[in-house]
Amino acid sequence: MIVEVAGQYNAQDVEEKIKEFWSSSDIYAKVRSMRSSGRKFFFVDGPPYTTGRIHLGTAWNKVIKDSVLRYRSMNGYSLKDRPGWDMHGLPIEVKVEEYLGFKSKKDIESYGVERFVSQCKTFAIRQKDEMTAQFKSLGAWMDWDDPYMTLKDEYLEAAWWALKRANERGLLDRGHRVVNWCPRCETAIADSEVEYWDEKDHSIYVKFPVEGEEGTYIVIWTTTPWTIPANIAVAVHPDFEYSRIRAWKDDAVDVLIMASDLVEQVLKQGRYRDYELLERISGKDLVGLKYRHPLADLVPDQAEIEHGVFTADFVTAENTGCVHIAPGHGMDDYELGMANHLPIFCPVGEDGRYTSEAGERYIGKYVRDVNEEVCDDLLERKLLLSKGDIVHRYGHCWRCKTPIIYIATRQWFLGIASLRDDMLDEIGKIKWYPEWAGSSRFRDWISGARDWCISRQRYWGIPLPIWICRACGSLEVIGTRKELEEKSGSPVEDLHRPAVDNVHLHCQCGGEMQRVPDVFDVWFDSAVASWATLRFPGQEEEWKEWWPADFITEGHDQTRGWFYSQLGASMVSFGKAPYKSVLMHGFTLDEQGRKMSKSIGNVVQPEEVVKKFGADTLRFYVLASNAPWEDLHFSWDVTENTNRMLNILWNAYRFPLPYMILDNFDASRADLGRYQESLRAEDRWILSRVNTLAKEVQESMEQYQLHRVARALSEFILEDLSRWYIQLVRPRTWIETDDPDKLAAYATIYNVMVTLSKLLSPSSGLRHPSRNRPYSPRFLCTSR
RNA sequence: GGGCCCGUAGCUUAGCCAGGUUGAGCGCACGGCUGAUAACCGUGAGGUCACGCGUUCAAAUCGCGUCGGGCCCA
Repeated sequence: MIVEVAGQYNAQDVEEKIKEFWSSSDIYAKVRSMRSSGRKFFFVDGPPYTTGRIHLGTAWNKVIKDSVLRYRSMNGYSLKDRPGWDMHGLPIEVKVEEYLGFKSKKDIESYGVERFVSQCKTFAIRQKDEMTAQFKSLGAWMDWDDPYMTLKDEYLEAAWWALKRANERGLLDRGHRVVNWCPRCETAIADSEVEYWDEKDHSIYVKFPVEGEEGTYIVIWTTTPWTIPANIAVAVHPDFEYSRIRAWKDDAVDVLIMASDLVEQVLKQGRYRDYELLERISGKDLVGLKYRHPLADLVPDQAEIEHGVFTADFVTAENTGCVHIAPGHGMDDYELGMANHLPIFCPVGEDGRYTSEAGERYIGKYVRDVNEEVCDDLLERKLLLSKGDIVHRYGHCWRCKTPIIYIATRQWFLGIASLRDDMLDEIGKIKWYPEWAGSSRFRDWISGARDWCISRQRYWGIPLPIWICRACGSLEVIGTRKELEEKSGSPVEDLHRPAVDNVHLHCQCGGEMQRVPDVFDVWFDSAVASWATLRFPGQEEEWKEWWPADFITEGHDQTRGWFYSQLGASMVSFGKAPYKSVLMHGFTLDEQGRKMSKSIGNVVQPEEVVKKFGADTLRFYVLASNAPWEDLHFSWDVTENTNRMLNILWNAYRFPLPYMILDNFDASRADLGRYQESLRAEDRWILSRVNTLAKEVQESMEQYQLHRVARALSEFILEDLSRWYIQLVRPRTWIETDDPDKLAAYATIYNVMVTLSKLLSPSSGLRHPSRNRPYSPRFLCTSR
């Protein structure tokens, strides 16, 4: 039956009615089950972190996903479309800490880990519920009633199982390594959790006294005076030329060693008046030179350690060309130290304060506070050549914004670096949209793959399922809850901390095994999503049927994030990539192409757009605006324009309704076969156009050229339908009798609208005519 | 400092891969319809195709470099 619709398009009204229809008739479930025998299409949702609010970027992300899924469903595919939620980790811990007014880990311990963890859980679930409602309001069809959640025990098992596999394959390693460390959160953090911005720091040149040559010094430069107490060596470039010079200033004469090209500049820094060249030496030939630690009298251990010069390729021709090496405080430094069997001296504790190893003068002091004191101590010993300031990019903890430090600690690692070549092979088999996302960007990133530090010294996360015997030190990695219960001999009520900390295993040696206290890096949570979505290892059948994923899509920041973490975890667990095709999408920026930030005040919330124009306008706008892989420059003007375009569609659809109703025209009389003789040229033309449009939509959709889909639709609606066809056909609708000329026009409009509504469905799921049941509700469920 | 992507009218963009008079929408100006009317339709003005160099008979399109923006890395 054909019914008339409101004269004015009211997005709130129409969308509300459609959502009501969807829920009262359980349309989502019906559609999915209708397709259950179709070819399988396994989509894995990159889980948004439960921050409580979606932003324009997450809205765009879900709209892309929804339109791809709708399209697949309409083409007969059986879908796996569980949405996911990333619910563990430092962001929530920090929020809860703030809420409870905590300053450090000690506060958490005294509050009680169990209470703290349960607060985190409550918080995460509440945020998830709020965000679910926001995603639903965008008209996104996913299995919202049964999402995967990283905090569920079945999900924890997926991570445990992966770690067990890693251990079986010899890819789990406990190592003493230098990591990014947040002294406030007192935990290691991943490279991807480090945020860089400009920071003012010291810039000092220090003279290291050469052994056996009184008055001779190697000159180094550093921005972190606090690492000087941990200095072990100096690195020079093997191919650079260095000079030994004698330099004069008012009160002293020094013999200095540094890169030849940098002499003038360094002497200027040290306010030397003049100098003479004594010798030119290649970097290689400096090797073997020994020096005394500048603060050997303050740091007792340093008096015992031999300090020398080594070559390294990472040395650049900047500052002095001689690099201060503290293997306990730098990645390169550490590697150089390991390669040359140097002591890994790290006199700094987890709280960022010096330990007793640093000597009485520094013990207990916070490292960054000690910079000034180290400079004074060097000056007192006449070893500070110059001191100034530098503004440079420095890393900070992404959550609490504390400047990070590098310290050597014992952590757990996944041996990803050894899988580098296999990963490169695998990504060649993946279909990338656009092609360069894989062949250039991701390939580059994988080529630099390093071992993955997966341990964090925190509370709200997946506990590492590693138990170590107190007596003999042997190690056991547990893969599932069942296995843990069997081996411990008691039921385990929760796989989170602290419950799991109290579970002990019996070692073969007779000793008691205890879990290592760490939790997983939160990136490891989402890394196992492809099988956790299928409830593996709990349910193996599903995994066999569906895995690996047919399609994933996320923003380009996920190159180093989820695209990578998933690949790494899957290579470790299964030796192959967990996804077959990837659409990399862009970022949402403001109209000028700047990042949206609270400080600039240019943030646009998706609900603002929905409130003003409705979800369909937002959907259509973000899809049509630009190619998915390019950054979207949000513009209110263009959004309004999109809305106008959809309004023209509404008007075009609405225009013939009163006439059709008067004439009792409905679906039963819309068969075009009955009007072959009466179809005019413009009728045949618009029917041909809409079929061509279908072909264009299909072809662009297959290539994930979502912007071409939307633009082709918009072009058709404005140009062909509104400007040409409707203008031409108007007089025919005014004919008062049952004239075949009029009926042919009705039938044409009817058929064009039906096809158009199907073509629009993936892009703007809420608005198009068939969803408002103008012609027939059956189109909701039928495929094209 | 390195990798990848982007830079076409005031704004948003098509064209670039396969070189051969830059095409559109918004906005602006003017006009039409008055049975889609707090709609719709038509006409017009507006562009050193970021900049420089090169390849070519010919470059928005290919190459090199510079500048600006984004993401990622150091």
